Amino acid sequence: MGVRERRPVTSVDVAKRAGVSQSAVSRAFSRTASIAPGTREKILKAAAELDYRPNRIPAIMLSGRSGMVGVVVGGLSNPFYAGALEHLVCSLRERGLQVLLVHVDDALTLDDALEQLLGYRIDAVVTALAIGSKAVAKALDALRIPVICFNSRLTGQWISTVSSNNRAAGVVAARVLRERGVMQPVWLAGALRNAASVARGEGFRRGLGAMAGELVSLQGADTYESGYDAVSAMLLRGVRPDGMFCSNDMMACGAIDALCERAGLSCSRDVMLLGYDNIPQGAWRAYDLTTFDQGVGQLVKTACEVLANALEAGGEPVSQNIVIEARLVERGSTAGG
Amino acid sequence: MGVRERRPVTSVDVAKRAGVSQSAVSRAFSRTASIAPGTREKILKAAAELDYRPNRIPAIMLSGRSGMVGVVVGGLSNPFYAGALEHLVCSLRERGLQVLLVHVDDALTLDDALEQLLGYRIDAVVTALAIGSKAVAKALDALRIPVICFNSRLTGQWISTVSSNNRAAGVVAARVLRERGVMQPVWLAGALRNAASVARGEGFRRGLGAMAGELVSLQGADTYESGYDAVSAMLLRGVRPDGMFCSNDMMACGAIDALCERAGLSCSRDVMLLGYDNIPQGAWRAYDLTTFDQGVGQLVKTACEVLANALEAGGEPVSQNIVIEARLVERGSTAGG
DNA sequence: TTGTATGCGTTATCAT
DNA sequence: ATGATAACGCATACAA
Repeated sequence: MGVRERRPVTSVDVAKRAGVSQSAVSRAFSRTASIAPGTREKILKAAAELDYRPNRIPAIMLSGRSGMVGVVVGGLSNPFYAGALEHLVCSLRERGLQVLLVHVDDALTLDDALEQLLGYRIDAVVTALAIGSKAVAKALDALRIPVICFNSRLTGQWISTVSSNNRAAGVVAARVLRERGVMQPVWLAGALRNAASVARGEGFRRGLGAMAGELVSLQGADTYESGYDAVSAMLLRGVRPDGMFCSNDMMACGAIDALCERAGLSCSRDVMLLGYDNIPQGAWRAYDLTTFDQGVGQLVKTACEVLANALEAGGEPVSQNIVIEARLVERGSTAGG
Repeated sequence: MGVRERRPVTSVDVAKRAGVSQSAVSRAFSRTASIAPGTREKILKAAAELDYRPNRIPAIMLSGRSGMVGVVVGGLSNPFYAGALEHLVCSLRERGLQVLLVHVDDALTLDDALEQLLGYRIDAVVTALAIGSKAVAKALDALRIPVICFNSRLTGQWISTVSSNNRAAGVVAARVLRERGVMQPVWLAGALRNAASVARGEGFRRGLGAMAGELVSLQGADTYESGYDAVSAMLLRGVRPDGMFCSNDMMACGAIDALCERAGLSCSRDVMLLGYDNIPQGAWRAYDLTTFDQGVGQLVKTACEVLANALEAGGEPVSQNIVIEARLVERGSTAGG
């Protein structure tokens, strides 16, 4: 006698036990179909006894819609993205959508991953990739399903974006520093192809106005270490800032530690410093970081609404671009003194 | 004329274009089936022209296996779990498995989520839930598919676990503190139902030996804030520790900040302090935290091997329990002086 | 090697 | 309200 593979319970099994037709079972589990309460009761009882669970796979074949959304993430090591993912998963589930998660390092992995996801007939893609290129946009647009991007400049007829107003926040950061008498401002940029970082830097420079001539720009790469290293190098060059805007909180924490350890400079006694994202670690006492809150909750909620719109468009491409204002969260790193 | 829903390209479309049968197309995309190279060539060309992508859904119906693994996460706000998830997603994908992600707050959500995942005929479940109860174990075991848990004590004939040696690490932590002349040790526990935390505490107490009588135990909840609050309260009670072991790094960071801010105590000048998990933030200069590294890479790799075994068992329950030694990472918080 | 035919477990349509 | 039946797109056993 060979191994007996345990065959999952099907609607036919339930039908047999309840003494009804298979279609009756289907109707018993359907919201829309009409069925006599008694029959329904009987069927649910039989289903419970057999531990029957409706199989969604055939429904996918018939409808062509899987109820699954491909979610493509890059750096989960940034708590901002980890938090956003957590929110996203919950919000999508509330709308009856499942998350098929993919992690991507480079464009190569992306193509590969999308290929696989398409095999599962995902209904849409949501990406929180910080970095976007033309090639990525093209690959995503070619899927011919709705794509929602966070804080990205990707464009395409199937691509929608939900972003915080990065440029405006940059202007606000500059105003804060100017108002408090900063003389030597520094901008710590994120990765070169991070569109959000570029916009934040543009706003900052614009907001500085006449003072932009004094601006020192550092190149980071969105990580704590890159912030620490960039600031350390700057200090070695003899630059002594009294105000800084960092493209994200991770780099801001690195900057704070470098300022303190390498030059004994403290935020905010000596340097006014702002970050972006409002990650939990920024609120930790050791950093007490002033930052911009993108409102993850609202960002995700909006993305889900855009997604729902796109899914209801019935196969026609939808492209929306929504901008949300970031909120300044003032903490000790700009308290002055 | 109504909206024309764009029907995805099927193997029949490709067959028509290539002038072959539908089964030939299926074979052209199969690793195992035999097909003439020329025919294969012709079919792949037609497929490329039509932008055909094999649909995996029907194969799921036939085989009963979806190639999808349900991954259940709790606190992604803990960077340790975020990092583990990132590793897990990559490792599973290398084995051709997709990740269906679910976030769970409580047992209620869990039941609900598992219900939904089962509808997609997931092949297995991987959980990184810090907190497990009998009810959770029962719900998972009832799925009748392989379940892999990290750092958990859940048991069941379908449940396997991969854990670091929490108890042994606790003993090591105690030895470190004893060797360096600590007189007033403190244990900061994680959430009550966190099995890993309980084991770490047991090991610590045992490792303290005769000194266990002096031990002060604090109750935390796995978060930075809970660590900060617990230590603050302790300081108010007049306890002045010179050595601490915290059940995880998040709480350790909170503890360090509270020690400094509320009592001017510094790690390691005044207090020797150890955490657990080796999250990136522990290495940040402001904390410089001595901790235990669970080896996320190896933990995840092992979990995937266990998973692969279980999947190959062909419907028979598999239950393995694997323990991996954690590695002490010494940094400034135990440097002394 | 290749084509034909069958079945996977549902939902939707139709007739009763 | 209910039952019979046809799809959905692919993989496979079988026939050629």
